[in-house]
Amino acid sequence: MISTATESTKPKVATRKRLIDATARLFAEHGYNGLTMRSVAQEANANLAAANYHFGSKDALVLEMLRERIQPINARRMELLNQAKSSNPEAQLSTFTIFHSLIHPIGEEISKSVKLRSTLAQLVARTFTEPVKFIERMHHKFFSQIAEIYHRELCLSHPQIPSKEIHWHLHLAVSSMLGALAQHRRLHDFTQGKCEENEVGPLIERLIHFVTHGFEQGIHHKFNQ
Amino acid sequence: MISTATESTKPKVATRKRLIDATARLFAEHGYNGLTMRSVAQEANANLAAANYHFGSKDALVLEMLRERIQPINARRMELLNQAKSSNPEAQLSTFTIFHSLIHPIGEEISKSVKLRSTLAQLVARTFTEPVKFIERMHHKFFSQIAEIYHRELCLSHPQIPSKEIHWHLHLAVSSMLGALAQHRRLHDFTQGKCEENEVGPLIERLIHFVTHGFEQGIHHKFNQ
DNA sequence: AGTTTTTTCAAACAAGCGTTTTAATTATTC
DNA sequence: GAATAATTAAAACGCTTGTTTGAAAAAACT
Repeated sequence: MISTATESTKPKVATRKRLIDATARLFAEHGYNGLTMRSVAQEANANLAAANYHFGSKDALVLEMLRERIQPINARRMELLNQAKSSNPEAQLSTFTIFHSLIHPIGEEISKSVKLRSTLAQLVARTFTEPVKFIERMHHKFFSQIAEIYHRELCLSHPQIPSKEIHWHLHLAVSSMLGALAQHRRLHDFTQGKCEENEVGPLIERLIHFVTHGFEQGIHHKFNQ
Repeated sequence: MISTATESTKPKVATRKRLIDATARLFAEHGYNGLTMRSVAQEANANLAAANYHFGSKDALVLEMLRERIQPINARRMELLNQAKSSNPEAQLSTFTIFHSLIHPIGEEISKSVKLRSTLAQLVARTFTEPVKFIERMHHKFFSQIAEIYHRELCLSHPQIPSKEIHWHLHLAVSSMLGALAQHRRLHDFTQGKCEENEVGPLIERLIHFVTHGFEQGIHHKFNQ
């Protein structure tokens, strides 16, 4: 059977987890096409056939890994958002509060992962540039719902702004977040050693303010058409 | 010989150009690993061995393609920047002017490419997420100099702001630009059909204001640490 | 215990990869 | 027009890929 009883019987049942972790590392570093079943097996100290046995195919393996990594972040986002709404049910949420709930959860996970020498930032960023069809479908499945929720919340907070303008600037805000995450590991090179990669907290804090101000000033700017 | 005389003799001398164009399309769509010499040959209506004959290797082919696509954009950036500086040699450049010179040139090229059903936005974005070593070196070579120039210019415009803070926020601005370009083709899906992909001009205009405001407000915000 | 299910392992499969080779074809030059 | 260089073309070269196979080992269950 697949994982009967208490699951915490012995360390040997961890093969599946080791495969997922290895997949996360290698996918983040080399992308979908650069990740091979052999490299996963080696990284996980498992046999070549193990991944196919546990997951059926390379596609299924990567999808399951992405699901396990992304779902907790989205859950935390909804948690923060609902928490802010329920603490003051009548009032509108501030732009800062909304973007804080969007960005802070992933910042937290990245902070953890940096301490563990992991690479969550690259992993998430990669899901947005990988061209493989099924990953695009996955992306749509995981993120389109979130995008809709945030668009609705921002419209409520800015009732005088056209929906399309909110769409455009939310797109810019999300793109900025993803770009910053994707480029994060280049921060050291980009700044010629002045900023260090492990300073995740300060960077996330600045990112939240950056998109908040960009969004607020942007939607109030009068664009000629 | 390689392209003697007038060059415009017959359409047949265009094999090399067809290979470059095909490489650009396929690299943008499938990334480095997803691009194969066979797919390039087919897309360019050329023989499999043609690319190796003209460029020597897959690496050299992709690097040459990137060089030809990116160099004109950087040249235009320097042109706009120097133009703004010389039109008022004593005064400081505004943040808007600086970011306009950074973003507008690539926006222009993307507008052209969208009209030609090309994919420059994805192409540039991909150079920032591809993990292949030599592409990272290329990136460093093409962009680190540009980054240094813009950092110096922003420091001159904001003499009271610490250099490190400028570094951080320039990093955010550049990341936003790249993220917006990378995500551009998802704009339609992301907004559920409300915004169209061919509206490049308005998006670029909003992007320039977005990063200008995010940068200006961000550097003046007092971060606790 | 014995039996059955689950998991591991080594080996092999066909398909696709970048590159090279050799010959045929085209263009250029004298 | 003959000779030389440049380009195209087809085939094959090792090598790596994802996946499958069948037997051995481990674990679970009655």
